[in-house]
Amino acid sequence: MVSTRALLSSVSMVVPAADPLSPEPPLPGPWLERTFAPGAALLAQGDVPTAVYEIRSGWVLLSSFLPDGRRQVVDFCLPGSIIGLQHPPRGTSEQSAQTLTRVAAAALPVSILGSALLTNPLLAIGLAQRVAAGQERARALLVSLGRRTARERVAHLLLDLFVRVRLRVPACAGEEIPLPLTQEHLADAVGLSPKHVNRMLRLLREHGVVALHGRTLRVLDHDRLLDEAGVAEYPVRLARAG
Amino acid sequence: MVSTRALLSSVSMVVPAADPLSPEPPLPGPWLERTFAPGAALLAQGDVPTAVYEIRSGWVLLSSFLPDGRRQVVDFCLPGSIIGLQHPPRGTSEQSAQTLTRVAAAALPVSILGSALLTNPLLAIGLAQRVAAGQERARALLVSLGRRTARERVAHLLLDLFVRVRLRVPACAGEEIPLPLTQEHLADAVGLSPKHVNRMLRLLREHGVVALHGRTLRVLDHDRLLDEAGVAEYPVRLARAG
DNA sequence: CGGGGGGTTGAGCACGGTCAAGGGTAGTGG
DNA sequence: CCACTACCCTTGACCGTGCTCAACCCCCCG
Repeated sequence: MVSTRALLSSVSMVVPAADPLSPEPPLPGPWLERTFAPGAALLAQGDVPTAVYEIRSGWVLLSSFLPDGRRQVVDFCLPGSIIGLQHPPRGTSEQSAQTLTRVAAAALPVSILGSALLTNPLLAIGLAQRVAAGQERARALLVSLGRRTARERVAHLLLDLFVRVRLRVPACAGEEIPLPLTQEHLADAVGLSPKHVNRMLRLLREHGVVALHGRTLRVLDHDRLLDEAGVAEYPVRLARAG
Repeated sequence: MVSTRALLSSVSMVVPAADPLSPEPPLPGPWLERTFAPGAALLAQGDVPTAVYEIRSGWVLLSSFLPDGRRQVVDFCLPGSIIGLQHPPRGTSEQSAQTLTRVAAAALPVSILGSALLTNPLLAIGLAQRVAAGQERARALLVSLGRRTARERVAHLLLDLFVRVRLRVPACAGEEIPLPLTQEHLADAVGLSPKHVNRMLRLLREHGVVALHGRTLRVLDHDRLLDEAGVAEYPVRLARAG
């Protein structure tokens, strides 16, 4: 079994980090500190965001709803994540953001965002980097939903969350992390039914890979987890012509 | 049947555009013009990008490969899209980029990217916006892969591509657009097998929705297409507590 | 004329969804 | 302190969407 530290570096492809093993520094700019209770809505699908948030602590769930109520979780926002930066700039949001825990966030009203960006190049650069990180997470999840089996999907998501929490949440060490999610949240993230997620969790537990009890995730065997998640040395198959 | 112009505005949620009905202006900065033949590789998975590209004309396919060869297309890059902006900044790419047509692109070597960003705030802001647009596309695709049926997925992708080409490629008008893709490309984008994509295309054709012949896509009935894609007025179901 | 890449179609199967029922636990109020 | 309740987790049996395998066709290009 590899060590947690070795795991963190070996799977950097899963969670690209600007500065591995340390939280990202806050972005410069005239931010306002705010806090939210668990279950609070930072943003609703269809609304025009009034502020951009940088998460400082806690978990935020980003999800999209179809007209008939089907939900897809598109991101788990941890400290360092940016919420509310739209395209087009003053357009409506395609996602809802709700807190899963108590959350501390820095807010930048969109009314002053433009001038802040122009006067503070480091803010613009930092935002571009953070959004690029979010795009990377979305694309990694796309690979799972499109081309991995159910079992690989939940293994990969748990590995991803484990690594991200260990990187982003300072107080976390050891093989256990808190995971403030229900199985329904997980199901809506990996595109499965809650029942089937439950089955896959049981398999992973019975095979001694990971155990998810209460609201804590315990990694039992890092090697097995990497294997189950389908993370390996680089796929050297290059892009084919055509 | 709604008009194409009405379609373009009614589905702005599918393809967020900074300035609907007109191509995005080139970003400022010391860009170098380059061209690529069809099938060229701009970037290979696992490599460290040497330049950031802004696509000026043509199609570029962005895809990720699993170790066993499974492929997932994560973006179709059209004029205005940014390629090669990584997170972390000097890290390896998780995707391969290959051209599908002859492509004109503007290149900015990463060696001068940092100074260009610092001296040109509009470049940094523009990059952040373009990356945000790419993130939005990735998240929209996530919703399809996670929560739509096979038929909805291909209808939604065809609608999305139709609208994006009409917005981004100036020479395109009418109900037909060129689509330089094989059914295998479509399959790798929507997470289905090529055979099943073929079946769904047949259904959509038989129902008079869209027809894909040769390398051109023809929209037969815009209303039906919106309906099949599961695009509707806003899902007013708000985020639930917890 | 031959070859190859892509498109088309059908038959059978399996992965994952649906339906149904039960159990554990934490919070709440009597 | 002890129901009561609501939420979440768990498990099993059955079913359907979408995958696999196999064959054939068509068109373009050599």
